[in-house]
Amino acid sequence: MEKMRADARRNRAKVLAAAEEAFALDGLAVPLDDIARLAGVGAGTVYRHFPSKEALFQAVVLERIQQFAEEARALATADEPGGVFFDYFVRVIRQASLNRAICDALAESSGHAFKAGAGDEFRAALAELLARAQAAGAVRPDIDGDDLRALIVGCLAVERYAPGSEHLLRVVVDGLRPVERVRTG
Amino acid sequence: MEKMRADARRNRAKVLAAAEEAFALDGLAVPLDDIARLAGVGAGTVYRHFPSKEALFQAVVLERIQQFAEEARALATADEPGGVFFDYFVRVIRQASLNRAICDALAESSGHAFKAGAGDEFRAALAELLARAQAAGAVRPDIDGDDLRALIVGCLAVERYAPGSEHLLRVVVDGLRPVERVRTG
DNA sequence: GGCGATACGGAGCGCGTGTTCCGGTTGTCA
DNA sequence: TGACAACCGGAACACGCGCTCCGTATCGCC
Repeated sequence: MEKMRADARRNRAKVLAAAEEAFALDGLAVPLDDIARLAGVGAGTVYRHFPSKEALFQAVVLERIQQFAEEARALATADEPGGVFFDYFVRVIRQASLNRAICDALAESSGHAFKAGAGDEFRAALAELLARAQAAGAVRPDIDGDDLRALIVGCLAVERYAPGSEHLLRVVVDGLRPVERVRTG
Repeated sequence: MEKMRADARRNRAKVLAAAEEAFALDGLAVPLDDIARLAGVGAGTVYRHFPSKEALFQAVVLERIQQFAEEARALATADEPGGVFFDYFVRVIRQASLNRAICDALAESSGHAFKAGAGDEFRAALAELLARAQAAGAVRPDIDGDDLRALIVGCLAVERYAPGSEHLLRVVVDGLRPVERVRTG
Protein backbone atom coordinates (compact mmCIF):
# COMPACT_ATOMS: atom_id res chain seq x y z
CA MET A 1 0.00 0.00 0.00
CA GLU A 2 3.00 2.24 0.18
CA LYS A 3 4.81 1.01 -2.90
CA MET A 4 2.02 2.03 -5.18
CA ARG A 5 2.48 3.94 -8.33
CA ALA A 6 2.04 7.67 -7.89
CA ASP A 7 -1.18 7.89 -9.88
CA ALA A 8 -2.60 4.94 -8.04
CA ARG A 9 -2.02 6.61 -4.71
CA ARG A 10 -3.55 9.79 -6.05
CA ASN A 11 -6.63 7.98 -7.27
CA ARG A 12 -7.00 6.09 -4.04
CA ALA A 13 -7.05 9.36 -2.17
CA LYS A 14 -9.56 10.85 -4.57
CA VAL A 15 -11.82 7.84 -4.13
CA LEU A 16 -11.62 8.05 -0.37
CA ALA A 17 -12.39 11.75 -0.38
CA ALA A 18 -15.33 11.31 -2.71
CA ALA A 19 -16.64 8.37 -0.71
CA GLU A 20 -16.39 10.34 2.49
CA GLU A 21 -18.43 13.14 1.02
CA ALA A 22 -21.01 10.98 -0.68
CA PHE A 23 -21.49 8.57 2.21
CA ALA A 24 -21.78 11.43 4.65
CA LEU A 25 -24.62 12.84 2.61
CA ASP A 26 -26.62 9.74 1.70
CA GLY A 27 -25.19 6.87 3.70
CA LEU A 28 -24.67 3.42 2.32
CA ALA A 29 -27.50 3.97 -0.14
CA VAL A 30 -25.37 6.05 -2.49
CA PRO A 31 -24.58 4.13 -5.70
CA LEU A 32 -20.96 3.29 -6.17
CA ASP A 33 -20.99 4.77 -9.64
CA ASP A 34 -21.81 8.13 -8.11
CA ILE A 35 -18.75 7.91 -5.92
CA ALA A 36 -16.60 7.00 -8.90
CA ARG A 37 -17.96 9.90 -10.92
CA LEU A 38 -17.48 12.29 -8.03
CA ALA A 39 -13.92 11.10 -7.69
CA GLY A 40 -13.37 11.50 -11.42
CA VAL A 41 -12.41 7.88 -11.95
CA GLY A 42 -14.02 4.77 -13.39
CA ALA A 43 -15.82 2.15 -11.37
CA GLY A 44 -13.04 -0.31 -12.02
CA THR A 45 -10.56 1.96 -10.32
CA VAL A 46 -12.61 1.95 -7.17
CA TYR A 47 -12.56 -1.83 -7.18
CA ARG A 48 -8.83 -1.88 -7.72
CA HIS A 49 -8.41 -0.19 -4.37
CA PHE A 50 -11.29 -1.63 -2.39
CA PRO A 51 -12.66 -5.14 -2.77
CA SER A 52 -16.26 -4.09 -2.36
CA LYS A 53 -18.48 -1.13 -1.69
CA GLU A 54 -18.86 -2.34 1.87
CA ALA A 55 -15.08 -2.32 2.35
CA LEU A 56 -14.88 1.23 1.06
CA PHE A 57 -17.62 2.26 3.41
CA GLN A 58 -15.84 0.77 6.38
CA ALA A 59 -12.57 2.37 5.38
CA VAL A 60 -14.32 5.72 5.43
CA VAL A 61 -16.14 5.15 8.69
CA LEU A 62 -13.56 3.21 10.65
CA GLU A 63 -11.51 6.23 11.53
CA ARG A 64 -14.45 8.15 12.90
CA ILE A 65 -15.66 5.29 15.04
CA GLN A 66 -12.21 4.77 16.45
CA GLN A 67 -12.11 8.46 17.15
CA PHE A 68 -15.31 8.15 19.14
CA ALA A 69 -13.86 5.26 21.09
CA GLU A 70 -10.67 7.20 21.72
CA GLU A 71 -12.60 10.17 23.04
CA ALA A 72 -14.60 7.92 25.32
CA ARG A 73 -11.47 6.34 26.72
CA ALA A 74 -9.94 9.74 27.34
CA LEU A 75 -13.00 10.77 29.31
CA ALA A 76 -13.12 7.60 31.35
CA THR A 77 -10.81 8.98 34.01
CA ALA A 78 -12.37 12.43 34.33
CA ASP A 79 -14.08 13.76 37.38
CA GLU A 80 -17.80 14.33 37.22
CA PRO A 81 -18.61 11.09 35.44
CA GLY A 82 -22.20 12.18 35.07
CA GLY A 83 -21.59 15.42 33.24
CA VAL A 84 -18.92 13.82 31.12
CA PHE A 85 -21.21 10.99 30.17
CA PHE A 86 -24.09 13.18 29.07
CA ASP A 87 -21.82 15.52 27.16
CA TYR A 88 -20.34 12.60 25.31
CA PHE A 89 -23.71 11.02 24.63
CA VAL A 90 -25.07 14.21 23.14
CA ARG A 91 -21.94 14.90 21.16
CA VAL A 92 -21.94 11.46 19.53
CA ILE A 93 -25.54 11.82 18.51
CA ARG A 94 -25.05 15.32 17.20
CA GLN A 95 -22.02 14.37 15.15
CA ALA A 96 -23.66 11.27 13.79
CA SER A 97 -26.81 13.12 12.86
CA LEU A 98 -24.73 15.34 10.59
CA ASN A 99 -23.24 12.36 8.82
CA ARG A 100 -25.38 9.59 7.49
CA ALA A 101 -22.37 7.36 7.06
CA ILE A 102 -21.94 7.26 10.81
CA CYS A 103 -25.64 6.72 11.31
CA ASP A 104 -25.61 3.72 9.02
CA ALA A 105 -22.45 2.39 10.59
CA LEU A 106 -23.86 2.55 14.09
CA ALA A 107 -27.18 1.11 13.00
CA GLU A 108 -25.63 -1.82 11.21
CA SER A 109 -22.84 -2.55 13.63
CA SER A 110 -25.27 -4.69 15.52
CA GLY A 111 -25.64 -6.86 12.46
CA HIS A 112 -22.02 -7.88 13.02
CA ALA A 113 -21.33 -6.63 9.53
CA PHE A 114 -19.06 -4.06 11.08
CA LYS A 115 -15.36 -4.58 11.06
CA ALA A 116 -14.67 -6.44 14.26
CA GLY A 117 -12.46 -4.37 16.50
CA ALA A 118 -13.57 -0.79 16.03
CA GLY A 119 -17.16 -1.58 16.84
CA ASP A 120 -16.14 -3.45 19.94
CA GLU A 121 -13.74 -0.75 21.00
CA PHE A 122 -16.48 1.79 20.83
CA ARG A 123 -18.92 -0.49 22.58
CA ALA A 124 -16.48 -1.15 25.41
CA ALA A 125 -15.52 2.47 25.90
CA LEU A 126 -19.15 3.49 25.91
CA ALA A 127 -20.00 0.83 28.48
CA GLU A 128 -17.16 2.04 30.68
CA LEU A 129 -18.35 5.62 30.57
CA LEU A 130 -21.85 4.50 31.35
CA ALA A 131 -20.76 2.35 34.26
CA ARG A 132 -18.89 5.22 35.84
CA ALA A 133 -21.83 7.57 35.46
CA GLN A 134 -24.08 4.96 36.99
CA ALA A 135 -21.69 4.39 39.88
CA ALA A 136 -21.76 8.13 40.50
CA GLY A 137 -25.53 8.01 40.62
CA ALA A 138 -25.95 10.24 37.58
CA VAL A 139 -27.57 7.63 35.34
CA ARG A 140 -30.30 5.14 36.16
CA PRO A 141 -28.82 1.75 36.90
CA ASP A 142 -31.25 -0.42 34.95
CA ILE A 143 -29.59 -0.13 31.55
CA ASP A 144 -26.36 -1.48 30.12
CA GLY A 145 -24.03 -0.65 27.25
CA ASP A 146 -26.07 -2.42 24.63
CA ASP A 147 -29.18 -0.60 25.76
CA LEU A 148 -27.31 2.64 25.36
CA ARG A 149 -26.24 1.81 21.85
CA ALA A 150 -29.81 1.01 21.00
CA LEU A 151 -30.86 4.35 22.42
CA ILE A 152 -28.29 6.10 20.28
CA VAL A 153 -29.64 4.41 17.19
CA GLY A 154 -33.12 5.41 18.22
CA CYS A 155 -32.10 9.01 18.72
CA LEU A 156 -30.59 9.05 15.27
CA ALA A 157 -33.85 7.74 13.85
CA VAL A 158 -35.68 10.53 15.63
CA GLU A 159 -33.23 13.05 14.33
CA ARG A 160 -33.69 11.87 10.78
CA TYR A 161 -37.45 11.90 11.16
CA ALA A 162 -37.64 15.33 12.74
CA PRO A 163 -34.37 17.11 11.98
CA GLY A 164 -33.12 19.69 14.39
CA SER A 165 -35.42 18.90 17.28
CA GLU A 166 -33.12 19.70 20.11
CA HIS A 167 -35.68 19.06 22.81
CA LEU A 168 -36.36 15.52 21.69
CA LEU A 169 -32.83 14.60 22.57
CA ARG A 170 -33.48 16.21 25.92
CA VAL A 171 -36.38 13.85 26.49
CA VAL A 172 -34.07 10.88 26.23
CA VAL A 173 -31.35 12.51 28.29
CA ASP A 174 -33.84 13.25 31.05
CA GLY A 175 -35.12 9.71 30.82
CA LEU A 176 -31.63 8.43 31.41
CA ARG A 177 -31.34 10.19 34.75
CA PRO A 178 -32.25 8.23 37.82
CA VAL A 179 -35.87 8.40 38.81
CA GLU A 180 -35.84 10.54 41.93
CA ARG A 181 -38.94 12.42 41.31
CA VAL A 182 -42.50 12.87 42.29
CA ARG A 183 -44.65 10.70 40.13
CA THR A 184 -46.95 13.08 38.44
CA GLY A 185 -48.48 10.93 35.72
CA MET B 1 -65.59 -4.33 -6.16
CA GLU B 2 -68.68 -6.26 -5.28
CA LYS B 3 -69.67 -7.39 -8.75
CA MET B 4 -66.50 -9.40 -9.20
CA ARG B 5 -66.35 -12.92 -10.39
CA ALA B 6 -66.23 -15.43 -7.55
CA ASP B 7 -62.66 -16.54 -8.22
CA ALA B 8 -61.55 -12.94 -8.46
CA ARG B 9 -62.95 -12.17 -5.05
CA ARG B 10 -61.32 -15.28 -3.67
CA ASN B 11 -57.96 -14.37 -5.10
CA ARG B 12 -58.22 -10.84 -3.86
CA ALA B 13 -58.74 -12.13 -0.37
CA LYS B 14 -55.84 -14.54 -0.68
CA VAL B 15 -53.58 -11.72 -1.82
CA LEU B 16 -54.63 -9.51 1.05
CA ALA B 17 -54.05 -12.26 3.58
CA ALA B 18 -50.65 -13.11 2.15
CA ALA B 19 -49.67 -9.46 2.01
CA GLU B 20 -50.71 -8.95 5.60
CA GLU B 21 -48.54 -11.82 6.72
CA ALA B 22 -45.54 -10.99 4.57
CA PHE B 23 -45.58 -7.25 5.25
CA ALA B 24 -45.98 -7.87 8.97
CA LEU B 25 -42.83 -9.96 8.91
CA ASP B 26 -40.52 -7.98 6.65
CA GLY B 27 -42.20 -4.66 6.02
CA LEU B 28 -42.25 -2.93 2.68
CA ALA B 29 -38.98 -4.63 1.77
CA VAL B 30 -40.65 -7.92 0.93
CA PRO B 31 -40.61 -8.58 -2.84
CA LEU B 32 -43.99 -8.60 -4.44
CA ASP B 33 -43.29 -11.95 -6.04
CA ASP B 34 -43.00 -13.46 -2.60
CA ILE B 35 -46.44 -12.21 -1.72
CA ALA B 36 -47.83 -13.62 -4.93
CA ARG B 37 -46.23 -17.00 -4.31
CA LEU B 38 -47.44 -17.04 -0.72
CA ALA B 39 -50.94 -16.27 -1.95
CA GLY B 40 -50.68 -19.00 -4.57
CA VAL B 41 -51.30 -16.65 -7.47
CA GLY B 42 -49.25 -15.03 -10.21
CA ALA B 43 -47.80 -11.56 -10.03
CA GLY B 44 -50.24 -10.39 -12.68
CA THR B 45 -53.16 -11.30 -10.47
CA VAL B 46 -51.85 -9.08 -7.70
CA TYR B 47 -51.68 -6.19 -10.13
CA ARG B 48 -55.18 -6.88 -11.34
CA HIS B 49 -56.43 -6.11 -7.85
CA PHE B 50 -53.98 -3.44 -6.71
CA PRO B 51 -52.38 -0.85 -8.97
CA SER B 52 -49.02 -1.02 -7.26
CA LYS B 53 -47.16 -2.63 -4.43
CA GLU B 54 -47.50 0.58 -2.50
CA ALA B 55 -51.28 0.51 -2.89
CA LEU B 56 -51.40 -3.04 -1.62
CA PHE B 57 -49.28 -2.05 1.34
CA GLN B 58 -51.56 0.81 2.22
CA ALA B 59 -54.64 -1.38 1.85
CA VAL B 60 -53.11 -3.72 4.40
CA VAL B 61 -52.01 -1.03 6.81
CA LEU B 62 -54.80 1.49 6.50
CA GLU B 63 -57.20 -0.40 8.71
CA ARG B 64 -54.72 -0.72 11.54
CA ILE B 65 -53.79 2.93 11.50
CA GLN B 66 -57.41 3.96 11.52
CA GLN B 67 -57.91 1.60 14.41
CA PHE B 68 -55.15 3.40 16.29
CA ALA B 69 -56.76 6.74 15.57
CA GLU B 70 -60.13 5.41 16.68
CA GLU B 71 -58.72 4.18 19.96
CA ALA B 72 -57.07 7.51 20.59
CA ARG B 73 -60.31 9.37 19.97
CA ALA B 74 -62.15 7.06 22.32
CA LEU B 75 -59.63 7.82 25.05
CA ALA B 76 -59.71 11.55 24.51
CA THR B 77 -62.58 12.03 26.93
CA ALA B 78 -61.35 9.77 29.68
CA ASP B 79 -60.40 10.86 33.15
CA GLU B 80 -56.77 10.62 34.13
CA PRO B 81 -55.40 11.99 30.86
CA GLY B 82 -51.89 11.20 32.00
CA GLY B 83 -52.34 7.51 32.62
CA VAL B 84 -54.42 7.14 29.51
CA PHE B 85 -51.80 8.88 27.43
CA PHE B 86 -48.91 6.74 28.60
CA ASP B 87 -50.88 3.52 28.27
CA TYR B 88 -51.77 4.44 24.73
CA PHE B 89 -48.23 5.48 23.86
CA VAL B 90 -46.82 2.21 25.10
CA ARG B 91 -49.52 0.14 23.46
CA VAL B 92 -48.97 1.70 20.04
CA ILE B 93 -45.26 1.06 20.22
CA ARG B 94 -45.70 -2.48 21.42
CA GLN B 95 -48.18 -3.32 18.69
CA ALA B 96 -46.10 -1.71 16.00
CA SER B 97 -42.94 -3.44 17.13
CA LEU B 98 -44.64 -6.77 16.46
CA ASN B 99 -45.55 -5.76 12.94
CA ARG B 100 -43.01 -4.29 10.60
CA ALA B 101 -45.72 -3.15 8.24
CA ILE B 102 -46.91 -0.72 10.87
CA CYS B 103 -43.36 0.36 11.62
CA ASP B 104 -42.74 1.19 7.99
CA ALA B 105 -46.09 2.90 7.67
CA LEU B 106 -45.44 5.16 10.65
CA ALA B 107 -41.89 5.86 9.56
CA GLU B 108 -42.90 6.81 6.03
CA SER B 109 -46.06 8.65 6.83
CA SER B 110 -43.92 11.72 7.34
CA GLY B 111 -42.83 11.44 3.74
CA HIS B 112 -46.38 12.29 2.77
CA ALA B 113 -46.45 9.04 0.87
CA PHE B 114 -49.11 7.85 3.22
CA LYS B 115 -52.71 7.90 2.19
CA ALA B 116 -53.91 11.32 3.19
CA GLY B 117 -56.61 10.98 5.77
CA ALA B 118 -55.63 8.03 7.91
CA GLY B 119 -52.24 9.44 8.70
CA ASP B 120 -53.74 12.79 9.56
CA GLU B 121 -56.48 11.22 11.64
CA PHE B 122 -53.92 9.42 13.68
CA ARG B 123 -51.76 12.48 13.97
CA ALA B 124 -54.65 14.62 15.14
CA ALA B 125 -55.93 12.09 17.66
CA LEU B 126 -52.45 11.64 19.04
CA ALA B 127 -51.96 15.38 19.38
CA GLU B 128 -55.26 15.66 21.20
CA LEU B 129 -54.31 12.97 23.69
CA LEU B 130 -50.97 14.62 24.22
CA ALA B 131 -52.46 18.04 24.76
CA ARG B 132 -54.81 16.73 27.43
CA ALA B 133 -52.02 14.95 29.24
CA GLN B 134 -49.95 18.10 29.12
CA ALA B 135 -52.82 20.19 30.40
CA ALA B 136 -53.13 17.77 33.31
CA GLY B 137 -49.45 18.24 34.04
CA ALA B 138 -48.58 14.63 33.33
CA VAL B 139 -46.37 15.28 30.31
CA ARG B 140 -43.70 17.90 29.84
CA PRO B 141 -45.04 20.85 27.90
CA ASP B 142 -42.13 21.41 25.56
CA ILE B 143 -43.10 18.88 22.91
CA ASP B 144 -45.87 18.73 20.35
CA GLY B 145 -47.64 16.08 18.34
CA ASP B 146 -44.99 15.89 15.65
CA ASP B 147 -42.31 15.47 18.28
CA LEU B 148 -44.28 12.62 19.71
CA ARG B 149 -44.56 10.91 16.37
CA ALA B 150 -40.84 11.24 15.93
CA LEU B 151 -40.34 9.70 19.34
CA ILE B 152 -42.54 6.78 18.40
CA VAL B 153 -40.50 6.20 15.28
CA GLY B 154 -37.36 6.36 17.37
CA CYS B 155 -38.71 3.88 19.87
CA LEU B 156 -39.50 1.51 17.04
CA ALA B 157 -35.94 1.84 15.82
CA VAL B 158 -34.70 1.01 19.29
CA GLU B 159 -37.01 -1.95 19.48
CA ARG B 160 -35.76 -3.29 16.19
CA TYR B 161 -32.17 -2.80 17.23
CA ALA B 162 -32.56 -4.36 20.66
CA PRO B 163 -35.72 -6.45 20.57
CA GLY B 164 -37.62 -6.96 23.76
CA SER B 165 -35.89 -4.34 25.87
CA GLU B 166 -38.78 -3.31 28.00
CA HIS B 167 -36.80 -0.88 30.10
CA LEU B 168 -35.64 1.14 27.11
CA LEU B 169 -39.19 2.15 26.47
CA ARG B 170 -39.34 3.14 30.11
CA VAL B 171 -36.44 5.53 29.56
CA VAL B 172 -38.44 7.44 26.99
CA VAL B 173 -41.61 7.32 29.03
CA ASP B 174 -39.80 8.73 32.03
CA GLY B 175 -38.23 11.36 29.84
CA LEU B 176 -41.68 12.47 28.75
CA ARG B 177 -42.75 13.26 32.28
CA PRO B 178 -42.35 16.82 33.45
CA VAL B 179 -38.99 17.63 34.96
CA GLU B 180 -39.73 18.15 38.62
CA ARG B 181 -36.65 16.58 39.98
CA VAL B 182 -33.39 17.12 41.65
CA ARG B 183 -30.71 17.58 39.06
CA THR B 184 -28.35 14.78 39.79
CA GLY B 185 -26.14 14.83 36.72
C1' DG C 1 -73.44 -27.09 -23.30
C1' DG C 2 -71.83 -23.11 -25.68
C1' DC C 3 -70.10 -18.50 -25.89
C1' DG C 4 -68.40 -13.98 -24.58
C1' DA C 5 -66.35 -11.63 -21.04
C1' DT C 6 -63.44 -11.75 -17.26
C1' DA C 7 -59.51 -13.23 -14.78
C1' DC C 8 -55.26 -15.90 -14.41
C1' DG C 9 -50.25 -17.06 -14.65
C1' DG C 10 -45.77 -16.31 -15.38
C1' DA C 11 -42.51 -15.09 -18.87
C1' DG C 12 -40.46 -10.96 -20.02
C1' DC C 13 -39.24 -5.91 -19.98
C1' DG C 14 -36.97 -1.81 -17.91
C1' DC C 15 -34.19 -0.16 -14.64
C1' DG C 16 -30.92 0.40 -11.03
C1' DT C 17 -26.86 -1.29 -8.93
C1' DG C 18 -22.79 -4.21 -7.40
C1' DT C 19 -19.07 -6.36 -9.68
C1' DT C 20 -15.95 -8.05 -13.37
C1' DC C 21 -13.23 -7.89 -17.58
C1' DC C 22 -10.15 -6.29 -20.90
C1' DG C 23 -8.07 -3.24 -24.42
C1' DG C 24 -5.66 0.79 -23.98
C1' DT C 25 -2.72 4.02 -21.24
C1' DT C 26 0.71 5.62 -18.09
C1' DG C 27 4.29 5.46 -14.66
C1' DT C 28 8.78 3.51 -13.54
C1' DC C 29 13.21 1.73 -13.95
C1' DA C 30 17.16 0.32 -16.43
C1' DT D 1 14.16 6.06 -24.47
C1' DG D 2 12.33 1.67 -24.61
C1' DA D 3 9.84 -1.89 -22.54
C1' DC D 4 7.37 -4.06 -19.00
C1' DA D 5 4.30 -4.03 -15.35
C1' DA D 6 0.91 -1.66 -13.05
C1' DC D 7 -3.04 0.84 -13.60
C1' DC D 8 -7.15 2.99 -15.70
C1' DG D 9 -11.90 3.62 -17.74
C1' DG D 10 -16.13 2.21 -18.75
C1' DA D 11 -18.68 -1.23 -21.28
C1' DA D 12 -20.74 -5.37 -20.11
C1' DC D 13 -22.55 -8.85 -16.96
C1' DA D 14 -25.46 -10.68 -13.11
C1' DC D 15 -29.15 -10.11 -10.41
C1' DG D 16 -33.21 -8.51 -8.03
C1' DC D 17 -37.34 -6.18 -8.32
C1' DG D 18 -41.51 -3.52 -9.85
C1' DC D 19 -44.52 -3.86 -13.39
C1' DT D 20 -46.75 -5.26 -18.03
C1' DC D 21 -48.41 -8.25 -21.64
C1' DC D 22 -50.78 -11.79 -23.77
C1' DG D 23 -52.05 -16.61 -24.63
C1' DT D 24 -54.82 -19.57 -21.91
C1' DA D 25 -58.16 -21.02 -18.51
C1' DT D 26 -62.24 -20.15 -15.98
C1' DC D 27 -66.68 -18.19 -14.80
C1' DG D 28 -71.39 -16.89 -15.47
C1' DC D 29 -75.31 -16.41 -18.29
C1' DC D 30 -78.55 -18.11 -21.93
